[in-house]
Amino acid sequence: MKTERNPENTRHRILQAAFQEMHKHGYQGMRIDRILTKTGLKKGALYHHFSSKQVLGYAVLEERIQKRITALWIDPLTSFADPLEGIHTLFTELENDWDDAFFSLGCPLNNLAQEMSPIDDGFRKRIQNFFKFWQKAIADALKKGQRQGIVDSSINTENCALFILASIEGALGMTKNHQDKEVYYICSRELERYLNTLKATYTH
Amino acid sequence: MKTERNPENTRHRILQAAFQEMHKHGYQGMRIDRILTKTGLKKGALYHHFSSKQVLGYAVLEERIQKRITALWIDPLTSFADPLEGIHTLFTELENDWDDAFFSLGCPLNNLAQEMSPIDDGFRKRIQNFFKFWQKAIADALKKGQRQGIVDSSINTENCALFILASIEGALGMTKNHQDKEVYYICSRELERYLNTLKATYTH
DNA sequence: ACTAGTACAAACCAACTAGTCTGTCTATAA
DNA sequence: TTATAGACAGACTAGTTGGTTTGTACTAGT
Repeated sequence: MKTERNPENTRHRILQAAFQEMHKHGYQGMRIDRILTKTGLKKGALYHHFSSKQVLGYAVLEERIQKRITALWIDPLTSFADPLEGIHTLFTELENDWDDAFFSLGCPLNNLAQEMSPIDDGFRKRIQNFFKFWQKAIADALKKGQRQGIVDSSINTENCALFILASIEGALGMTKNHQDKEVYYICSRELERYLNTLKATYTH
Repeated sequence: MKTERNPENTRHRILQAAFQEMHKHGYQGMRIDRILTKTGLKKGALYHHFSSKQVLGYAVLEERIQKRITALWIDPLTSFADPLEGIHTLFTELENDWDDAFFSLGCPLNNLAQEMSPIDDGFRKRIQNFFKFWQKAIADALKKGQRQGIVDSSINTENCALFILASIEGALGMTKNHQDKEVYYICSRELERYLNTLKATYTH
C-alpha cells in the first residue's frame, strides 16, 4: 500500500487548519501542534511547506482571508444598481455565505488587525493595504451612485466608506462578544439609517 | 537600610504593568516575566498578590479598564443637556483624556473582547455585562433626550446605543490598524451624521 | 518584647513551543 | 532503469512559560 502524496492538497489542508486555529485563538494563540493533530501531519511536512509560523500566518491572511473577503464582500459591490441598497443587502445577507463561526469568532481580518497591528508591522501593513482596497471599492460604488444621481453628490465617498467599514467590523465584534446574532441585525438596521442620510436629496 | 514595603502600592504597580502588557500584547501575549522586569519585582511577590495569570487578567479588566471607562465615558453621559451633542463631544474630545497609546493600541476593553470571547467565558461574560451597562447608560441619555423633546421619540434607544458603541469600537480598531488619528476623526464626523438622524423632527 | 502573619526574594521545575536534523519513501525526468 | 529532487516521518532540542517551594525580613497586634 502506497502512501498517498498530494503536495498541493497537503498545503491546502495546512492552510485550512491554520485558518481555523487563527480564527479561534488568534495568531499568537495558534499552536503548530494543534495544526498537526488536525491535519494528521508531522512537523517535517508542515515546515517543508512553510518555513516558519510567521510565514504560515501571512499565507493564511493573504491566501485565505483576503481572498474570501474579496469574493464575498468586495467583488459583489460592482453588481448593484443602487450602491446604498447594495451595501445594506451585502451586510444583511451575509448570514447565508458565512456560517455560524463568523458570528461566534468574528471577522478573521479584523481579529488579526486588532491583535497584530501593535506588535507585527508585517501583519499590520498587509491588513492596512487590504482595508484601503476594501474602502476604495465601497467608495467607488458610492461614486458610481453619485454619477447616477442616487447618492448625495456632496458627500466625501472615502470618508463614508471608512465609516461603513468601521461600523461593520464594530458590529461583528459586538456580535462575537454577545454571542447573539440579533446584535448584528440590530446594528444592520441602524447602519441603514446612516446609509439613508447619503441618499441624494431631490430638492431642486 | 530597610526594604521599603508598601503592599497596596506593589499591588497597584503590578496592575499597572499588567495593564500595559495586556493593552499592547493582549492577554495571551502578556508575559509574567515582562511584568516582573517592569516592576522590578520577583515571582514570589507577584504570586503573593495574584494567585494566577487569569486572576491577574480579571483584576486588570475589572479594577483598571472598566473603572477608567466608567469614569471617562459613562459617568459624563448624565451631565450633558443634549445627549446627542454630549455623545459626540465625548467621542471627539477623547484625545485629551486618553493619550496616544489609546490610538495606537486601541480600546483595551474591546481588545480583550475580541481576543478572549471565543476562548474564555470568564472574560467574555464580564465584558458582555460591562458592554450592556455602557449601552444602557447611552440609552438612558437618549431617553432623557426623548422626554425633553430633543431626541426623536420613535427611535429604539437600546438599538441606537448598541450601534453607537459598535461604531466607536470599530472606529478605534480602524485607527489602531492605520496608525493614524485622522481615521478616528473622520469616523467621528460620520457618526455625527448618524446622530443627526436621531434628532426630534419639529414637523407638527 | 514577642509572636504570628504578611510581603517579599531566590531558586527551581514541569510542561510546552517553535524550530531543526536526519533519514526515507515517492514521483518524475532522463 | 536510474539519478535526483521533492514530500514527508520521527526524534530531538534549546528556549520559554506559568507556576511552586522554601526561606527570610518586615510589621502589626498583644
